[in-house]
Amino acid sequence: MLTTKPRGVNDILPDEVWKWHYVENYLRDLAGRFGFQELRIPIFEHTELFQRGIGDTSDVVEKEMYTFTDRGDRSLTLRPEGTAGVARSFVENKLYSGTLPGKYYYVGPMFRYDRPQAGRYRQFNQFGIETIGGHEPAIDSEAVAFAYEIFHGLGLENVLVHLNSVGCPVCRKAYRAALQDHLRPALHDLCETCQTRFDRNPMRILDCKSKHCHELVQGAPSITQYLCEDCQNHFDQVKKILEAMGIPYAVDQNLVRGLDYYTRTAFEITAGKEGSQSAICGGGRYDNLIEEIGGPALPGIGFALGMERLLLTLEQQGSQLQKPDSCDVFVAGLGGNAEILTSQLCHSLRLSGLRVQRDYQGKGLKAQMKAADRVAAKIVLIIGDDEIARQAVICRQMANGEQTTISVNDAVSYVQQKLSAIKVEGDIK
RNA sequence: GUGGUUGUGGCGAAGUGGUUAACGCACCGGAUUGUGGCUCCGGCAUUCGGGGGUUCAAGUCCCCUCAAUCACCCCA
Repeated sequence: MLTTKPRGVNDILPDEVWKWHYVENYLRDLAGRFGFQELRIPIFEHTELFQRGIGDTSDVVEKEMYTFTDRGDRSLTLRPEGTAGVARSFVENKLYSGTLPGKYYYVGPMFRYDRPQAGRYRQFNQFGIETIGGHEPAIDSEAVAFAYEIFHGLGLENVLVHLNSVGCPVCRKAYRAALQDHLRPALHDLCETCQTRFDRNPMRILDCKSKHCHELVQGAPSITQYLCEDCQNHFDQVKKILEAMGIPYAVDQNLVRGLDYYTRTAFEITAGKEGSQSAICGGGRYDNLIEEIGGPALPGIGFALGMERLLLTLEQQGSQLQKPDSCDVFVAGLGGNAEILTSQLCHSLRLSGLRVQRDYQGKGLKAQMKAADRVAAKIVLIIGDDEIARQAVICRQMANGEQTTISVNDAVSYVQQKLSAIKVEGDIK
């Protein structure tokens, strides 16, 4: 072949796409229940939005963006995440002039130039929510509860909520200094990346996966000890509400999120197996982002989950999603004489709202029956020379082999009747 | 970006330098001349991810390249 798909992208084939539909519908329904509305944002934005919004010390901005220049010499970037775009849209469309907080969700592809692995792709899909314009702890708790319910409601096991507060600029300044003091004696023992993090963003060292750094970080002061009074009260209230709602969580003082805009509440959700791709959802509060990109000083909070990782986890945990039926009626025409009637009948049945399939290659009846069986058709209509002569069709009910000959004119209404009878039987069972 | 493993029909998978590249599933056809799921029979890769090299001879050895996967990293 001429060429293959670029590295790190995927085709989602018909055999699998129904799972995506299932999960997407589930998420949209849940979003509606929690009071979120869809906001569709562009797939690319001006590069500076991500540089300023996400923060140019983050790895995502530093080395993972798909940035290109368009024909008008503008620097554009394929969105690596959704929050910056939603924030931009919120400000640009002056959504702050409506009822606050605004509650939005989005679903769609994101792009990061990473080295691909299972559950990590260069084009991947996220579902995410943002609540903008409210600082109340109940908003944080609601976001965490929503995220938890997504996985809990799908029947996943070992769903863990890791919760932390990363403080506000006020308390973070004090904490940052204390952390640097603690780590300074061991500075040259840290891994290379962490040495550069020491000045730029020492809190990221807490999150380092290198064993050695992990050990050095043990006994380091924790942000929780340095939270200012406001942040502490906020965090306490968030936890209190979560407990009241029955949402299980574990405070993880080493949890630091990789995007620079996070403040106060930060959380991640893992499910099932340990490993590098165990985090299926992450989010937190970003009280300065809206102002940072030139909007009013409004706080926000949100999370995003990786659709591929969610599907992968469902698979690993053996969840049986119900594959929807794809065919109500199969029309089997025999021989060239049946062609016209077959086409007419298929069309009428389809206009009446039924899902109809047929053969186009003049296969024998046996082969067509096999095909009907494969697509799980509930009814097969058979049209041969005998039937054409009598302007009739045979209606066969696949489940029990029952057959009736009916006139062509009655075919559509007869089939509909039969199908609803089959459906009622199924419902009773 | 670093390191490891892998790459044979649509899928899974044998093949330890020497003739026509096993087998299973799927698919197509027949037994059953107009009736699915079971059974039996038959068909289905001029070629082993791609390119180059060594050799009388390469799916098998060497080099390069692409891709998948795992760990690191990062994050969803």
